[in-house]
Amino acid sequence: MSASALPYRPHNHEACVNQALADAREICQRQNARLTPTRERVLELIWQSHKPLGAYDVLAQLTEDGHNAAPPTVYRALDFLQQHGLVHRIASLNAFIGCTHAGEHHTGMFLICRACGNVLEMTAPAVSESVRQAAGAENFKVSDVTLEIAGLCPSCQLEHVDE
Amino acid sequence: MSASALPYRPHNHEACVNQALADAREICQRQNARLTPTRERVLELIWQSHKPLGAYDVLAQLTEDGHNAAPPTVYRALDFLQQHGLVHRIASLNAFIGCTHAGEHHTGMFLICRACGNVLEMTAPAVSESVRQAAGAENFKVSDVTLEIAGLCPSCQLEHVDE
DNA sequence: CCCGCAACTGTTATAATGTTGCAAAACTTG
DNA sequence: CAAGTTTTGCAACATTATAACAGTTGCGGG
Ligand SMILES: [Zn+2]
Ligand SMILES: [Zn+2]
Ligand SMILES: [Zn+2]
Ligand SMILES: [Zn+2]
Repeated sequence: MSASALPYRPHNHEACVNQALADAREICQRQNARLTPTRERVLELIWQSHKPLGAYDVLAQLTEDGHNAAPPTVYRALDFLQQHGLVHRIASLNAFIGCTHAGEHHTGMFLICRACGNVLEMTAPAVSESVRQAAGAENFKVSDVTLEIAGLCPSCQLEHVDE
Repeated sequence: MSASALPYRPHNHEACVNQALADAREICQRQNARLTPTRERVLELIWQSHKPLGAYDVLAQLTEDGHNAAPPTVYRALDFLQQHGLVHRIASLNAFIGCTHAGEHHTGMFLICRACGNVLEMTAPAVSESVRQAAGAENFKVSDVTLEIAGLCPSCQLEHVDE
């Protein structure tokens, strides 16, 4: 599966999308899950960039497609995709982004650029470990970790010399 | 400032509230900020337990008080309280909770029990450090970290042997 | 004391995000 | 094909958050 192309660097993004869709098809097949046209289309829309997309943005684009969609259409597709580890929800933005580690067992950590809006999902075992440790110190049993980091990506730091 | 009483253990919670209010008054004074009656009341409501409270829950209670309040009243008070580090917003719950480290420079990390709803805010320098490190490895300039951990608190693990 | 500015509040309306419930349609399996 | 399951369409509704503007209050300088 894809060696991470950095979202905020120019790259052949069509390759990102194709890879993601191919991975998705394979994963769903393996899990006996039905990647229906609507679901696949929603995944494709989510992957149209490395910026998280709101549910209603997805809805608007489905409508442009001529698809007669209502909010539940989108939320159901997104639920499905989340369930199968194909997209993540970014709680601090109420938005969704394609998972760049689909299929792999991982805990997402997201670097969210406030200037360009791009998000990089990274896996950081050291972070996961220290989180687990800290929670363990309180005898807390972890089931889900939300780790979202807002700031400036390398590209945008050049322009925003202030702050 | 308060040595953390664990939220999910029985404790004299009135002391938590009083401490929080006293701290708030002092902090606002130092910062030349006006802790008006509405703001103080909202803070008190937020502190009524260690479970995060939604903005509209606060609103409902203000209304019970006889206060003729609308959503902006609450959101403005909450904005103020956040600005001055007196409450935190829990993004994964769309809810607010009193800060247990008001005044101290800290990065919050929240242990959210899915069973009892209580939230423990903890400071874990090791975690902050590893997050900073991981972000630094990508040349990302961190400005805000959202770290929310859902799971089971020690008390609730006893009952929920399953899962 | 009172004017004038700034901060705070009240009020109405509206935007943005997410859910429920039920019936019709599509697919799966025997 | 028939029965059962999953998925979709659709209408209504619930929850969370913001915009815009007018009124009020607190406070320092004439
Ligand atoms: Zn790409
Ligand atoms: Zn950027
Ligand atoms: Zn307490
Ligand atoms: Zn608990």
